[in-house]
Amino acid sequence: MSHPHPAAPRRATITDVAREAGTGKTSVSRYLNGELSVLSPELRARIEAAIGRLDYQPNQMARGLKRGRNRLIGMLVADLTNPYSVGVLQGVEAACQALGYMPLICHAANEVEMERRYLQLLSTYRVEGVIVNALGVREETLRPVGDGGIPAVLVDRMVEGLVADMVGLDNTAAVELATRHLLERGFDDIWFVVQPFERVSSRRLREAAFRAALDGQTRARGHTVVLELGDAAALEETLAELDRAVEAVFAAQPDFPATDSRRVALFAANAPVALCLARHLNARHGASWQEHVALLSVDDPEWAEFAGITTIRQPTYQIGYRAVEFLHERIDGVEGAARDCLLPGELIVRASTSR
Amino acid sequence: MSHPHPAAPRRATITDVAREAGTGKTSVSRYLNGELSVLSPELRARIEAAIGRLDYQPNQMARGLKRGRNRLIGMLVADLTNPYSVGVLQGVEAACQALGYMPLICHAANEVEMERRYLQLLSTYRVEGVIVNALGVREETLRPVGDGGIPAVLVDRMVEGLVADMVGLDNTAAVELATRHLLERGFDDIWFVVQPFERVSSRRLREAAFRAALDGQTRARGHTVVLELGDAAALEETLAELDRAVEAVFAAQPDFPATDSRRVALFAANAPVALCLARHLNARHGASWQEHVALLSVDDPEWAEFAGITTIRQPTYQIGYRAVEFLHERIDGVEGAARDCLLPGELIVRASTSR
DNA sequence: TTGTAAGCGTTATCAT
DNA sequence: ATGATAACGCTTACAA
Repeated sequence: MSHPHPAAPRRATITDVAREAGTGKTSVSRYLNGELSVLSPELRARIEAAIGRLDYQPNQMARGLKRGRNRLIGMLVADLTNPYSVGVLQGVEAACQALGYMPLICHAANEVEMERRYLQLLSTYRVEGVIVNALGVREETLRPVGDGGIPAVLVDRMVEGLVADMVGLDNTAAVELATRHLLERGFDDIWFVVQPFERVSSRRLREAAFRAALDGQTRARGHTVVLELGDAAALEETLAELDRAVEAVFAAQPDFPATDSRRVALFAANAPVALCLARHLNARHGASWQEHVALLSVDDPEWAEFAGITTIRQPTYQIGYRAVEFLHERIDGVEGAARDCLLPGELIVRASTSR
Repeated sequence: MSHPHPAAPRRATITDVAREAGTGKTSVSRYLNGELSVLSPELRARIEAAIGRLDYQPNQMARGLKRGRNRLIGMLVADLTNPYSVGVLQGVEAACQALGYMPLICHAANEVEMERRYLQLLSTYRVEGVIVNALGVREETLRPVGDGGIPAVLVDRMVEGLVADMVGLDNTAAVELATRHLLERGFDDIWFVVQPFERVSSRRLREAAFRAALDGQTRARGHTVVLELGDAAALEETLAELDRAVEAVFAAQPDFPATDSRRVALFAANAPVALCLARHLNARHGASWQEHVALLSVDDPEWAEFAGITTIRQPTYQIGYRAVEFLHERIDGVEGAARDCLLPGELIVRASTSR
């Protein structure tokens, strides 16, 4: 039986290569850093051969220590089960590749304590910058970051008291777009369903935009409902409230369940909320729940298409890509006021809001 | 306007702390490493104060360089959009936390070239081990890893020619369980739908188990269909083939669409396949597609519950956790033959396979 | 109990 | 064109 990991015969170092090539470390270092012009073709060939023979790979840690930079950036993700995060991540990865960074992905899994831990860890590993999809808003836990600390770029939401660039959806325009769509389609009872929003800027903006969009007209009525995904009891209660509202409208309609008599729409502020609502509606009304209520959501998770719900798709890839570009500039020493980059959402109309 | 990142005033080093505390670096180092017994309370207090005053954080890179280990492990994920991966990741993170490792998460996004790049990168950063959810099977791209290289643990699938521990689902038992369920429910035409499986061990095992499970009986007929998710034309063709098969059975049934007359079941080998099928069926038959065909899937993505499809849930968290434990042992120098850890799947029965 | 000095694997400085 | 040599920030003999 072979041993999967026999006593590893210590990796070759630059010194080994120098000896093997019969030269000094300096020349090898020059070779590694592409300063080919100052190397005789002959020596260059010897070094190349030695590297091949020893299977030498330069130690990035040592490089980083000496150079004072390691091309590492941190990416702190609040919740990887949210497809939004994965989308952003892909943009981040692409940009890192293009700009020569290595992203260290950290997943806080919705735990503030994790967020703190990872931020601390990234700091001790001397990452050159961080992209933060923050959980909460407590400035304290983000202290090592931003103004005066590690360069940082925020994604999706701002953090109170933290001066930093930020990239995200143009929430106001997106929600306006979606609400107009619902009004055009003739829904006259619209429930905006959102997680507690006081402390999360993106949610706050979406809710405000929803109310603002309804202010300009009188035909439809708008309501905001707060959904506590983490609290089973509160959740139950809120869903029951929504059910009552939906059914009250039905009671007033003689021709139920004709498709074009629907008048109630639920507007989910993000994918987790949409999933929760879809689950509930499906459990309560069966597969044909869409005959009872319309559902629209910010975020366009993979299941939205097959569930046939209308969504506002966020440009997640671009958000991630842009965030890295911002960060790159800051790392390069660009100074100046914090910048915001708001990218537009795209309305994807599906069966759930058609009549 | 404030500058988000003013010229950072160089982070404090251990030397700075030593000077500030009026002592030598050694004592500070001892303090940092918890060798409190050899420090006079008085000195200890001075160091503590100095650290606080300078907001000192030890540089992990330098530590790692000197110590020869940096507590970093790599986690190479083939596809983060697959909820399976996110599940595994959460187990990995928990175990890392418990065992004192910092996971570097790398996302190959289904690109072999990315996989190669990241593996190379992890190697140059001198991670102490890697957990690999490999994409393909080409031994070449995994060369720096495993036998003789960096300690490695495989997740979900093996890699031909690579001797390493591996953790994953007990595919044979899981598929057997699911197939028996379908047989018990009286389906007599079962289509196992899977991505190209020759080169991916987990898919191969699932397909083989499916055929084996049908071998023991004669009532139901089993078919294996290969779905090429990446190739639109081939995909179309395959879906059409499935449609014909499903409808041929219907044609032979006079009492369509009475629910309990269904006799065809689709068995998706994983979540991406299941999503593709659900999308297609929904587009073709509308929201009530479940009256036409049954659907069962390995993997239990978040949308499975609300779509009401029966699944085999993989113990993703445990898989990730166990993988880190294995790796930890190897890093600690445990030798011996490569081990396999096969964890059981759980059958979650939902509406899609009820009668 | 405390401190000095060597060295981890690089790169930068300065000679040659 | 090439190569000693001194850092980078830390740990660890080895002294004192």
